Amino acid sequence: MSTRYHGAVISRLESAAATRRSLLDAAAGLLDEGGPEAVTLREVGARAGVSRGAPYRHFVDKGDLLTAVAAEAWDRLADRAVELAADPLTSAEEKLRGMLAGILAVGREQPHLYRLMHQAPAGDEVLRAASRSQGPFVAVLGDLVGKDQAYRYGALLLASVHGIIGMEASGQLTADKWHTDADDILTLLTGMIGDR
Amino acid sequence: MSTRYHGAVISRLESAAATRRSLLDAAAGLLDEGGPEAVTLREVGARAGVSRGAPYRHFVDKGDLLTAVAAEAWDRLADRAVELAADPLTSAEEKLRGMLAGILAVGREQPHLYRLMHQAPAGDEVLRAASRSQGPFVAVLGDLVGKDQAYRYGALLLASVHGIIGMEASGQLTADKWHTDADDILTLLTGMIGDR
DNA sequence: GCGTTCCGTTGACGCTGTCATCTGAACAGA
DNA sequence: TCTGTTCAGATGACAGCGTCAACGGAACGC
Repeated sequence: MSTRYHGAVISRLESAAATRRSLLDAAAGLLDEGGPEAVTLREVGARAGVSRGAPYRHFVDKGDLLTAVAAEAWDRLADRAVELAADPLTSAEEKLRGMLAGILAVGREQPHLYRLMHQAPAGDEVLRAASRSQGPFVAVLGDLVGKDQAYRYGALLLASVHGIIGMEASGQLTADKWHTDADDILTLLTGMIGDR
Repeated sequence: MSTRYHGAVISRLESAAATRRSLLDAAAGLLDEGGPEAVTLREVGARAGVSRGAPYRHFVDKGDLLTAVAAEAWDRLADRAVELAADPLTSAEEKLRGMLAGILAVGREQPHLYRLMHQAPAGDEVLRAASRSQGPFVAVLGDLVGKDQAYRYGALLLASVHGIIGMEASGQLTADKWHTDADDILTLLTGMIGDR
């Protein structure tokens, strides 16, 4: 006799994978809804339908679980970048805007997840997932500013977007203080780059 | 009979202020040395020479204590900016470089403190201290790009520096991946601004 | 059918932030 | 000088946390 999961009869291996999936989803959900301090292993277990000790069968500790959540988020972003770069119908400018918009969206709609993704120091798992989006990103920039300058401008753009999100999240980048906003700053910067 | 502090006889009011000072220094020191998880109220109290409950006579809770630490750090940065802006001997470019270097120094030498300073959402105390450096910063930029564009370029520069520090701290901005570094990116950006 | 593997549960431990309570010294006023 | 008040600080207690050791049981290979 095998175990049941969502009504389906599955093997032990599949059951363990399903539990791991549930734990990741539970942790990500709690992070989104209540911030880092809402993510307790007890609550993660409860939401995933298991006990407080179950996570230790899939992750070495709480930090390892959170690292996996961050790595998955980076992977989604990388998937989007790869997909965008491969689309033959969109122009290089549109591809670049789409990639930056993807990062901005995470920062605004899932600020706690975004912070987790940039927590220092990032583990190998996270760094590898984050690096996967670099290829398409630099390639698109190469079409715009030339291959030899693509890395410099790519790092500048990425850092700027990251900084804008951070200042926005902490309440330091407000329209009444700076007479500008995130989109205006990015337009200014991309315009400066386009002039090259 | 009055209390003694560092060998000097002082009033009760002075004693309380000295304790508050010690608590802030202890918290900042623990944060620098061991990161956020090293800052426990018990350890803060011990290092300040008081008990674990003493902080509650000066701060409403642990978060309030950390907020005060962050506000003091912002105040030091603002002091430096004001001082730099008032110096008649340095050029506008040197003033700008000095201000940016001050931010970069905190991010590199006290990364945990830097993260705390940008923790969301920033309280009023922090936002006020952070805003105090905005005046001199925008004024210097006004000398370089014109008053009407100072805010836009100021926000862009600040966001970029913030992003560079964040990516550097999380290990994402490395020379072997991007064929560039923080100083090169900032040179590129300030060069682009200078061309206006 | 049997022994092994391994996912999940449970009790326990130390550590944390926080609160209620208590103590004692510095103060204001007579 | 005596007295009552104020308040910084100490301490016991509590719930919640991450983590681990021990245990149970179902799925597996043979």
